[in-house]
Amino acid sequence: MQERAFRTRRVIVEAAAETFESRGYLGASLRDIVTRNSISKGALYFHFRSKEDLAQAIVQEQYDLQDRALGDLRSRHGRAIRVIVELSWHVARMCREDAIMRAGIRLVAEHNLAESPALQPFRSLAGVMEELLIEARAQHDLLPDVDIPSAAAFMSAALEGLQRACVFGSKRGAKARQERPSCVTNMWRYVLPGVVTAECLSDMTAVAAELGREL
Amino acid sequence: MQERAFRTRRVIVEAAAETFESRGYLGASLRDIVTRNSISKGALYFHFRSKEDLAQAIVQEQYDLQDRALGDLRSRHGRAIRVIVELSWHVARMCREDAIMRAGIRLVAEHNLAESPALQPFRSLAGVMEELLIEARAQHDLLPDVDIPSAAAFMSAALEGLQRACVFGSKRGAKARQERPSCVTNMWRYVLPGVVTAECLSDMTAVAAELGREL
Amino acid sequence: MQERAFRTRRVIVEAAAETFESRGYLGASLRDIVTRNSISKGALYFHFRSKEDLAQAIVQEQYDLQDRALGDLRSRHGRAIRVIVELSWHVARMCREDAIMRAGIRLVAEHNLAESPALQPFRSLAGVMEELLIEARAQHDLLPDVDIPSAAAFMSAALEGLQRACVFGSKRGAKARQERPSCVTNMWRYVLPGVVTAECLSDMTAVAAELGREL
Amino acid sequence: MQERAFRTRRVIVEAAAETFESRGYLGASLRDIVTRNSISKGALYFHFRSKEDLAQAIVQEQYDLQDRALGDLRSRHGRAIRVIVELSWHVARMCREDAIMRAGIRLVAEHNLAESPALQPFRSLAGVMEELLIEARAQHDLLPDVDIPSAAAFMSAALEGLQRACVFGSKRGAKARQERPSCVTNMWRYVLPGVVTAECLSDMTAVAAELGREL
DNA sequence: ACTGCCGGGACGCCCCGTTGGT
DNA sequence: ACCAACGGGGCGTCCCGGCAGT
Repeated sequence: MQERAFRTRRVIVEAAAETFESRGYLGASLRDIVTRNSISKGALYFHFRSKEDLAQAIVQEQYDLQDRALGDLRSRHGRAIRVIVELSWHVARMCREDAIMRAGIRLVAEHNLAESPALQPFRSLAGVMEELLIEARAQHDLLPDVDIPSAAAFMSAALEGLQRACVFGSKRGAKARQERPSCVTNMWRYVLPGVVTAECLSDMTAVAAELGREL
Repeated sequence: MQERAFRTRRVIVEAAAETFESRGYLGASLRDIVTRNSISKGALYFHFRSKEDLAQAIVQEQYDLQDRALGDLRSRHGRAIRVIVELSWHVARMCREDAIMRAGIRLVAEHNLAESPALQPFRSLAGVMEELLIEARAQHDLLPDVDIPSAAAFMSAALEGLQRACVFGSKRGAKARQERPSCVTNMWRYVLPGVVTAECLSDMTAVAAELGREL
Repeated sequence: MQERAFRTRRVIVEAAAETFESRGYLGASLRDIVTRNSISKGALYFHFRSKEDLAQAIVQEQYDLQDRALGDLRSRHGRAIRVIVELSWHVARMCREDAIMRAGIRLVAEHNLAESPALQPFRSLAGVMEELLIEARAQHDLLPDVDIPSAAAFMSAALEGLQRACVFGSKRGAKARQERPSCVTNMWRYVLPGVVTAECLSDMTAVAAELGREL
Repeated sequence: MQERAFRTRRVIVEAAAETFESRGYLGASLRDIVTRNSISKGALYFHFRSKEDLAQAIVQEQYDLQDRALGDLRSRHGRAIRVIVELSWHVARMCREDAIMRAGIRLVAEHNLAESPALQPFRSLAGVMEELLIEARAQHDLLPDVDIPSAAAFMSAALEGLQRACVFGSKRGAKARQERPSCVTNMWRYVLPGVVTAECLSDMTAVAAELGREL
């Protein structure tokens, strides 16, 4: 019966994601989650030990999604700057399309301010950024006066802000998400000139054009 | 007896701000708020009709703070770009120093994702940005290919992100706030080159140096 | 300043009566009472030591009204049966016209079931009835097999029931009160034949006709 | 596991009935009800959505009890007058013996004066009375000058009054209930002569004697 | 093995009846 | 006569374990 159990678990996670996304961790009652897709309370507590546990599972899935995307991009592109830009696009797209992604973002945003166990929200993205920027410097793509730690901190925080703006930009998320598909593209348009060399910038503009985006 | 009532109200608002800041709206129980500074439940109920009302009062104070800062800067500086940059510094400093500011930020960040009445978080800042950018263009400080709406959207979202990062950057806010005092300065270092003319940039760098900051 | 104090007290009592009448003792909050006629809480607590005290004052007024009516009728009519019948008419009319009367009825009806101090609702009316029936027997108006205590108990309880039916007969009292002006008259039509002699009955019918009522 | 749930529900209803009976709707706190028989708040919340819901359930049971009694008597006795009299006895007995009956009476008495949804207290009894009186007239048991609607109104209100007197006759109901077991019998002694024919009256007296009652 | 009904306490917010300082 | 403040619950309801069934 593993197969059925697996499907049940999936249903629970998705129902929970939708509820957490719109109500937040504390605002989402298990009753809401359970009622939404005719799950039983028993089923929920069979698969997850607690509400906290359920939330962590969602965040874990979100992290896995991001990690997979990062790994994928790194294996396909040697140039670190390109990985950074495409990663941000990819994440932005997942934000628009995947409820679990959005739920995860909201959950970590709320949790770290409370006394949660160990879900570091910004740090992980900032860490990745830092690594990638170090590579980019080695590839001579960065302007000489860019300070890597501070640049990584800024970029990750700005991306977080954009994600949030993207996830719940206006009253009802769905409409807002359609309206601003290119908010991340906007970011790079204004930030890239202050960070990368002119040559790199024109290369990235070309890449963007290839992918149907305007930089 | 108005004077005492006024002081009591202040005490309540500040206690509430501290609690909302660290626990969020739903996570903060009125009991927490009341216990923190030996306020009585009755006093709270006398000054505020509900928890929601209390939260709105805090947000209102935060907005007033921002508006006052904006008005002040506009009256002192004619150059829109300078107002933008100094406003962001000012707000960042208030974030570090004023619990009400931080509480307000957190409250609007949480509320607009739920079905709250009418607290526009990003939009207001974005609106101000747009106005200032229009002025800046009239003052010939903007690069020709800057699209004002998208730039305003990006800048406001990024500032929001930085504020959030500033408010709950790590587990315990206090420490984190000390560690990254210049996160907003970082932002302008990388963004300004992509937005303003070279002349304006060097002017702003001079201003920053005057104020003891490095751009 | 006695005069103004007196008027204030009156306003309070009447506002309280309206509120108690429609919400009951526990259902009526002092805030309701106070808000209804722009009385201040301080004024209320100056004239009455507590909510209970306020309620008792209303009940006292109701009792005084009834006692006055009883004394008046006794002094005007020597025949006990007539006093009984006219008293019931009078009380019924006061129920329709005076909010304090209705409030008093509701308050004693509710209170004696809780652990209130000393407001006996039925007993007082039953006691009066018993006295009057004893007189009536002495005046040879009662049928021989009428047992005075049990008759008094029945009549007082029935009158209470009719009062209640009259006070809150239907959803909104006001309309209902208009609709059944003669509910008490109905009662005597069916009860009197079982209680008084044929001669007395015809006398009372004549009295009723004089007063414009039909028995 | 339905069986245990059923029993729990019963325990709750009975505990609630006892509390509502002695304290009234507003005076009875759920905590009182729960503490009385070591019920848990969760159990209560599982079976009833609210205090209001709980009260309605009790009233419903009371109505069912009355309806069942009425149906039973109608199926056993063809003569409408007999049904009326025996129904009143039966109801009076249930008042003495069944806490749910008493609680129900008190609850409807309190509620209809507030703005409750749809619990018609007097009307239902008045309606039944009217039907039965119509039958009685067809059976030639009624005196010719009896007006059925007004007689039904009076009888039902009087019975309500007696029930109330029976339920909370004095401070503590239990004692009072013992003292006046025959209050309803009293009623018919004085009312029947004004309503039914002499022949019918003597028949009913015989019936009462059979049942060990005196009319 | 897995699901679901039922039950268990713990607070949360609201608000209520009341009293001091003026 | 009153503004301001005080605690004490009330109801709702939430997050969660134990048993039954299948």
